[in-house]
Amino acid sequence: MKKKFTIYDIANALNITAATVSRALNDNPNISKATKELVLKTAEKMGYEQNKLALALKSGKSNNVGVIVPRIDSNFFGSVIRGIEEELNPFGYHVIICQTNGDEAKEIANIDALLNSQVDGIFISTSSKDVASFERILRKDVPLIFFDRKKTMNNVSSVTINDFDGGYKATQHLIDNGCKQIAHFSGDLNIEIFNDRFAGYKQALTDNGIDYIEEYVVKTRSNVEDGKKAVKKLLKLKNPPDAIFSSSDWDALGAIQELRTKNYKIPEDISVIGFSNEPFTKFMELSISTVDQFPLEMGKITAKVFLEQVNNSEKVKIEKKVVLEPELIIRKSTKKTAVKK
Amino acid sequence: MKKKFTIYDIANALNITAATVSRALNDNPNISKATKELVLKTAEKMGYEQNKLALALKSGKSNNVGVIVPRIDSNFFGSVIRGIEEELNPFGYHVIICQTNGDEAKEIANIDALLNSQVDGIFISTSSKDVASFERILRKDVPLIFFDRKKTMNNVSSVTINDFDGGYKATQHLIDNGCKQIAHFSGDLNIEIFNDRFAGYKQALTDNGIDYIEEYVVKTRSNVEDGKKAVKKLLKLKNPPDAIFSSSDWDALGAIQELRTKNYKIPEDISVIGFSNEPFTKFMELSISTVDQFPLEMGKITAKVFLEQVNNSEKVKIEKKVVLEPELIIRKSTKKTAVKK
DNA sequence: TATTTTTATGTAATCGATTACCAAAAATAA
DNA sequence: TTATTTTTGGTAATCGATTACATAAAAATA
Repeated sequence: MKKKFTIYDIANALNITAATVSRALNDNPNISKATKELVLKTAEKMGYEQNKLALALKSGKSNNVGVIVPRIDSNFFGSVIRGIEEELNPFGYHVIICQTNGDEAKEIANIDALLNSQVDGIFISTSSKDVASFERILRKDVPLIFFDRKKTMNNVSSVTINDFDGGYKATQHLIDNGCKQIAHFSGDLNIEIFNDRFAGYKQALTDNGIDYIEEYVVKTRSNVEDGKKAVKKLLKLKNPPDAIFSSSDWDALGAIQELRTKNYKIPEDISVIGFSNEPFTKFMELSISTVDQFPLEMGKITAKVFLEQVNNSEKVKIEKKVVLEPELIIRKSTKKTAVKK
Repeated sequence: MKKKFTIYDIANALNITAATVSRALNDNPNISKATKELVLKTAEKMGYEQNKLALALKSGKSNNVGVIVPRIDSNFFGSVIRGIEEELNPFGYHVIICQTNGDEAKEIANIDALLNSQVDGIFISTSSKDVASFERILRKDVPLIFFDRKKTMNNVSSVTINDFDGGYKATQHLIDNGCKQIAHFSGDLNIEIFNDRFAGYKQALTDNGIDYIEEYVVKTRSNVEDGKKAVKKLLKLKNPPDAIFSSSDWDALGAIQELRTKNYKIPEDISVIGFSNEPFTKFMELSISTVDQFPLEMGKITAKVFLEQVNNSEKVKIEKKVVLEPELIIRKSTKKTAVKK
């Protein structure tokens, strides 16, 4: 049960004041070499370590940032957070993570908690319909950055991928492969990313003179079970689709599993393409085509945008909207002539 | 550029003192109902929010815990962290994450930083050979809990799985399937988990009267490439193995990919079993047998052990060594008679 | 030697909240 | 009415560090 030492303990030991100790420890020029070395040596000997909490209170900078995500145990969010942490750590920032499980109330509670603990910035992949809590962040002058799942707001930076393009490219790829009856698994269309992917899908259809058929669009929730259910529903139509563009790899996986138990050939009978490039899509025997979102990059860029913002001394608010271009990854589930990737 | 309000602002506005405001805000009984309501209303109106930093400095409790892992973008660590966060969040704790990439220096730096920022506990999956930095944590009376990759230390709690049993079970399973020349991909044997898995492997061989052959053991680093290389090496032996127990799913995947390009039949020619139950092992066409480590559980238990520790008012140090039993998951890569799972 | 400048250190306020201790004011008892 | 108790709220210290300001001592200059 050792006590922790403070600069006052050092000061007492040396019969000087805490101010002098602080100066010695901080390379302040107004101090004699002798005293400085003495303090440094004593600090070392006593095992002194700076209390960052006191510093944070004094300076108003906690050197912590908060990251709010639906969940961390997905490859996508894990990679984004990895990128953020790697980029920010060298600058002395630490990352506090909060999970919402997609629950708006939990998101708001997390924002409150982060603000209370005086984080220097909040990065969020939002599940909220409302922007009220974000306005609270801005009112407190805490930098706010959206990544992936954003809300469109003035004076707020965001780092996203072009989900419209992703949806467009995936759909166009299916069309290029000769598919004409293309179904879509959409996520919750209240969330911008899913809405954008859906819009890209529709636009690609239109641009290719293909009619948009409402019953080809099934709402799913990014899990294997929903993918299976969705396929069952589609196969009951008088005119079942010859391709599926899923807004999530998990639904795509479920779809493929279901189709195989029913002896459909993929991609010959039905092509399937997912979204996100989760690791499993690559390793499956029937590898799944998908759209890469570059999560590690997204995290790093989010961190960089934040650093720019805090290092910006101007009064002018920086608003930076970074949009990454997604990349189509073609694998066996859509490639009618077998190919390795 | 709105300013943040403090209890002093509220006090000024009402012509009372900060002490009274604090009492009102904290349900202190020594205050009249009228004043209390007035303060509460004014606080609400001004948008007052408590500065947790000031509270933390005063109380010596930051309500943050630090979690140190090699990386967060793996399903295993992501799940552990998810478990920790879910369990601790209801108690007002936040999780600060640090990545080491397996680098000991970075691990030490992270420990220092976490101690300085006055975390209330440190949970670590260590990559260190040395225990010096852990002793520093203990000297400061900060609860320390190891999970998964531990160091054996007195007075320190840990939550791990029985890696010896995992290794034993996997090997025994291969033997039960008729395999007699069983190779092993070991990780870095300086890390306890890998050493234990290796020991379990050897013990299973011994118990079944099978000779341990040194050239069947290849050191790998948990990635696809190393798995491929290791297989190439093994196939060059005059007496190549008929089964592989890999200490990591990633190496197992690499092995399978390499074996298939060489037209080996799995599991008929060579059986392969991995370790960790990464999601991709389940979804592959040739699903991979593996050993589940229950990472979500591990995280939750780690959090619970921590809570017990901080809520323990006794002077006696709690030392709790929780060892989870791993579960063998048999899939196609080792099941000679085809089976669905 | 006297005066100015420089150097080194001390004093005290500050960041925002909590709380032990004390003192009016109000309520109750005599 | 006076004495006593209870209620309510103020005063000031505290957590640990930084820093503007003041000042004594030392060094430089006249």
